Amino acid sequence: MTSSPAPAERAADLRRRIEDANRRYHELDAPSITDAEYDALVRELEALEAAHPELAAPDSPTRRVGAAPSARFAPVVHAVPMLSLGNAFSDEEVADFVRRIAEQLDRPELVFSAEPKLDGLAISLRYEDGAFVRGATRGDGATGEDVTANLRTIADIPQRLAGRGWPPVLEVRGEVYMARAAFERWNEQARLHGGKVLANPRNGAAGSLRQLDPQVTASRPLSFYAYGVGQVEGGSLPDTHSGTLAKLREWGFPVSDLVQVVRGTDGLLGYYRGIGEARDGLPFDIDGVVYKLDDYAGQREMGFVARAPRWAIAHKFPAQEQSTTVEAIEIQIGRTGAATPVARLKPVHVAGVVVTNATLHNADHVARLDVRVGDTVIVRRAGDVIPEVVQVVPEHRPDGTQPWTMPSHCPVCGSELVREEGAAVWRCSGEAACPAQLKETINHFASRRAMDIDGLGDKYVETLVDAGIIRGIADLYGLGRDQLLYLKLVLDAESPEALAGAVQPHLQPGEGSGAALAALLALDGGDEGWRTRALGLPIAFAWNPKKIATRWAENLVAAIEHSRDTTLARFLYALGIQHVGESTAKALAQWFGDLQLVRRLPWPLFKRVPDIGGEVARAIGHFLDQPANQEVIDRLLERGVRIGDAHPPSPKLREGLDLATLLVDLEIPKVTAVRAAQLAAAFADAQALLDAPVHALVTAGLPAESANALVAWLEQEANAALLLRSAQAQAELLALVPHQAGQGAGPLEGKTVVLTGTLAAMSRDEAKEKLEALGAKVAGSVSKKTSFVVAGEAAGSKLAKAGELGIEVWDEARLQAFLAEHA
DNA sequence: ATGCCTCGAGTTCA
DNA sequence: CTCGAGGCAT
Repeated sequence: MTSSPAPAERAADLRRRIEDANRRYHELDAPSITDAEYDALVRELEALEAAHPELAAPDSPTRRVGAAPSARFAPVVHAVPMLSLGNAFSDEEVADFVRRIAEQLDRPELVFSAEPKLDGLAISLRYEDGAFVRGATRGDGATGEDVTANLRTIADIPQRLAGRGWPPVLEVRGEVYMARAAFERWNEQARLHGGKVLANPRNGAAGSLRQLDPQVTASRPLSFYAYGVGQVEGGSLPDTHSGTLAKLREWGFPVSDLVQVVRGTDGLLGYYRGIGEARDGLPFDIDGVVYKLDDYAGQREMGFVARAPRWAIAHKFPAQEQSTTVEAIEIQIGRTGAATPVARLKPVHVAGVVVTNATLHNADHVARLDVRVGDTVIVRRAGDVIPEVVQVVPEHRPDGTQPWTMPSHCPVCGSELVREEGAAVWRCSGEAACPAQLKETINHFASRRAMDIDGLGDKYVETLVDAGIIRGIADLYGLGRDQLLYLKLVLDAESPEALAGAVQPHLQPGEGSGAALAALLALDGGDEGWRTRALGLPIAFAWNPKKIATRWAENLVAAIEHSRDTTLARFLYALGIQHVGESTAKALAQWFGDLQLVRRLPWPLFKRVPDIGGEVARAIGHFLDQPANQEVIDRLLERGVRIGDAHPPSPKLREGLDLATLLVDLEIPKVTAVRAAQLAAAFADAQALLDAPVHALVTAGLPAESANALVAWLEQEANAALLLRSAQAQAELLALVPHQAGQGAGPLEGKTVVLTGTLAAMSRDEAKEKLEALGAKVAGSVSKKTSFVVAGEAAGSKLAKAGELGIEVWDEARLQAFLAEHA
């Protein structure tokens, strides 16, 4: 039973939490809750106090702006208090704000100055006779801290006012912030050379200003924007806010270019949307925009409420960060068996979507963050889309939690989880026997870039595997329409158990899904019966289930049929061999040309392909050495998978089909390229080497150490067999490799191209194919090796990087022209 | 050995 | 998209 607590209790609770947050925020620079949550608490308290005036204590946090300053810096009493702003989160609230002012001032149209609200630290700068004499933080609004020495290190802040006409006493208010790029650069350096890694630009700015040693502040990349004035004496200012900003600019202060004068609610909201769209591209973080009534006369007339002016308001963006609690930490098993911890979160809105999951990457990451079940964590959706856990809020940790540890066994199949030496990931040792891995293997096999079986989604794979209909990828090609139909009907039922239960009595023990389908269709007789079987069936389903499901099943059968025709590269990729992605699969296909050849090659020969080294070669060999995998390939071929692009091996293979190269590729301890060459010169072939007595090796010129290592290596039967097998495979290859060099090079031979942004006329994949057809290599990231970058609409960081490195950039038109010319 | 440069693998949500 | 790690050039 939960009932809302009495208002008095709730108010006390809110006050306690707000005070606590204030203290952490201001004194420790370590926020315990996000700004959004803080705002929510304050608003709730305000509402409560408004509804129950008897609860409005004079010392309520709603009457004050922040916590008392810490003792480290001298206090500075602000001659004009630095107030905070009321917040608006919706268009509605902005309209209310405008209406209030319009009514009170009795004006038909209002003019506002609108500006971005930087996520930094508010400060006040005092100038006397044009000289910067003191700077202070906001503190609690009435009293701040003297951070003059630190502020003097910021280049944006003038030591003397420029221009003329400034008042003899002038306090300038503004925001100290850290630009994103500067923040990133700082952290990069800090990580590299040791130094304080900053949590985010805002904390970076705040922390930097509160250094006792100004040298430290000087080293931090801080910036400043002016947005207003405090005390002004002995002179005068323009009579509008925008006019004052223009003056401040003249006097040497940076003022944001984004400040605009706008009219009425529509003007404000238009400005808000414009800044919102530009937000990600801005060089600094902002958490909203601020609207100020532009003319001072109007401001004076509106006056203040307890903690904020009534002539200004902050219109906040939806929060990018939110806190929530970790309900569980579960393990997901990937295709390769990688065990990834995932935080199951209490659903929370972050930047427009509801987040319920966030990856924790691996055990080390969990340990670094010390995330525990029950913890309150701060979740962020960074520049991209993927939510991440930023940090734990330790003060909200419930009692009795334990540090999280990786389970010892796979939660899906119960096999042991193992970790390779030095690796970060734990893997399930169950391999194909693990249903999770099998499902992912099948998903991968069917994926668009692999065999491209359209219509076989995760859900269906899940059910097919769970039902035991599919035990391996080859089973996909044995699927019949009726099996799929049954599957679909069960899946679509609201209560599959009920449906299965209804079918069960009609089945003989051991009967398969075909019989199940027949039983199902026979229930209640024909299509009409479905309607009466409301039990477990959704309404849409009661309408014409059989027809819809049948069409789905037939489409899927057709898609499977369609996927039978494929290429070697796709097929190799689809097999899901560790370390063999698209690019490696393509290389294998290009160099060897034929599946039957590839599948019997011993691992050292894969190293002949550029970009394939020992690790990847061994992974391919390991896959092929397993009889079960060879059987899968056989079955796929038997069941009609056709590889359409078989061709002879690349002539480029010819170099290196000799004993010396083989000996190097075998990675025999102490046998370097030099030793391998000596051995190859001394022995006619691998068999001769194998038969050689130890002294013959020494005679060949090998130092004793190498000779002994080689003998020891050859004594292992498996090694000797591998040597012979490899030599034999080399001989075979030699016979297959055509003599003359291949066809003429394409116009883009040897060029590396990077695609970025959205192309209008074709997809990125199409562009990639076309470029590759002309001999280009299409890479994913820009480096100095990149020949040129093709930039479509909304190109981002890759285009920027190209600019940095001075790399040629093509627009889409140029690409089109080039493709047309060389088609 | 060291430091790029790529590739592979994993992930979220509408 | 980002991170980790494999491959390769220096």
